[in-house]
Amino acid sequence: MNWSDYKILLVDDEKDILEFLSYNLRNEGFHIYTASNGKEAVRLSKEIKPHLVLMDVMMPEMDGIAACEEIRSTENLENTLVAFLTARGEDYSQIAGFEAGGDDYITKPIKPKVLVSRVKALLKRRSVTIEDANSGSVNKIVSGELVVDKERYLVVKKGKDITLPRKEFELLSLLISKPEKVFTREEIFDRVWDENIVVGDRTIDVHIRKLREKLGDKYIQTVKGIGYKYVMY
Amino acid sequence: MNWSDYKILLVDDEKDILEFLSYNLRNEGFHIYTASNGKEAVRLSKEIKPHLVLMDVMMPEMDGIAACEEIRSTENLENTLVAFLTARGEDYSQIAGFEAGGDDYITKPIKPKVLVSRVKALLKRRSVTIEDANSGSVNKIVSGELVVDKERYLVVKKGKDITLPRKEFELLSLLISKPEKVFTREEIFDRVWDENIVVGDRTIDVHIRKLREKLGDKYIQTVKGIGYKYVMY
DNA sequence: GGCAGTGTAAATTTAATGTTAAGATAATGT
DNA sequence: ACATTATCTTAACATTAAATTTACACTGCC
Repeated sequence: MNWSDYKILLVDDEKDILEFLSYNLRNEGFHIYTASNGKEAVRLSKEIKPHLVLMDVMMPEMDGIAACEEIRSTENLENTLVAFLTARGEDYSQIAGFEAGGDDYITKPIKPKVLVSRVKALLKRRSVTIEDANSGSVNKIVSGELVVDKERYLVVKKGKDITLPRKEFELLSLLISKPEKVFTREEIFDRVWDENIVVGDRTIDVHIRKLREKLGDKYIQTVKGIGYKYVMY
Repeated sequence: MNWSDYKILLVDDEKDILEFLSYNLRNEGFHIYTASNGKEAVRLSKEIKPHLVLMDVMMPEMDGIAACEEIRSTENLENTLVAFLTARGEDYSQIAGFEAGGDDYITKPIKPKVLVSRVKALLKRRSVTIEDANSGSVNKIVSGELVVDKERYLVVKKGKDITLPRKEFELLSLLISKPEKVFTREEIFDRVWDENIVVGDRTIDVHIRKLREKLGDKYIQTVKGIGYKYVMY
């Protein structure tokens, strides 16, 4: 996996912590940006559109919760992941952070190894979309080993091209658009098949099977009674 | 936490008990109001909008269960917490049978310390629901160490993902939606199982056991003769 | 001690999905 | 327009995970 596709914005008012976090995450290949207060964080987020904002809860000049709320309500940034850093034992702030829509909370102090694995786990929930310079529409979805190339209408797995027929391609595109999210059968029917078209129960299964055959089993997981989800590798 | 922000309405027909309860709770800083029957309790509730109504089950002039039902169906009071005081050994079945919807059941006699901690627990422990910006449906329920993530269809315990099969997931979702509230077996059947589907007595127990196995014992408590409740940690 | 209610492991049943191959349909080439 | 081919769907059956039941142990209470 190439973590250098990901941009992370670190926000903390203590310079030491910023450096500690930066150092450890840069070592993994991430693109790191930093800010020292909420206002700066919001401004920078709009500018660089990071995939993840890792932010202290308590900060001068607009605290983390307010900043998170502002980021969440900004167009183009709705899908930005926000994780809060909280001092251990600050139980309440954890909840407050979640209420603001935080995707995770991480307690300080934290060991570099743990930090890195938590961050990676979080980023596995987002695929990187690459938009066409002119049309602005999504061109490619990069998610771990897989790249869904909508322009060439094929999937690249570890550098190898795999062509897929339409239904399979669309099904994979849907699942990969939100890694880890469970798509119900109903949702899949709604979004991959035209309205009014009714197909049998086993149709989705067969397409899923073909995808697994071509890509490998591990990428698509079954959640029995609910649906399917894509997971990054 | 500043307990003086909370208003509690005590309802009992015995003056001694009212005084005993008032004294102990006032000492903690709560704002205490009293009523001596169900009718009065309903009237006062509408007026002062207490955070918690602590009420004897058996009373003249409309009993506690009827009063609770009326409070629950009053606009602006749906989220008022209602806890019942019951004599030890009193037949719980009426309470359970009527599905009065009490949030907790406290047996008399009760030691001041225990009373105070139960009341605090009730007021403090609420889970936070996070709704999806687009669909408006509930996305996550955050409750202390546990996060129920409906999108990914799994539970996160202190940063660790735990996957649950459907029935277990739904059962936990229900219990966690109102920490401390005792859900009767009947209520659980109604809300987790489809209508017309009848299952045996031990079915719920087995699911509860599996949940306890996966999450740890402490989160789900048995209230003998009534049902189960989730408590926050 | 004997109920009533609950806990628990293992066996059993049920429901959901996996799988294969054959048939239908749509797209493409000639 | 017809043949050809790839794709999609269906049907039948196998497999598996999950849900439920069974059978009995336990626990507190009068």
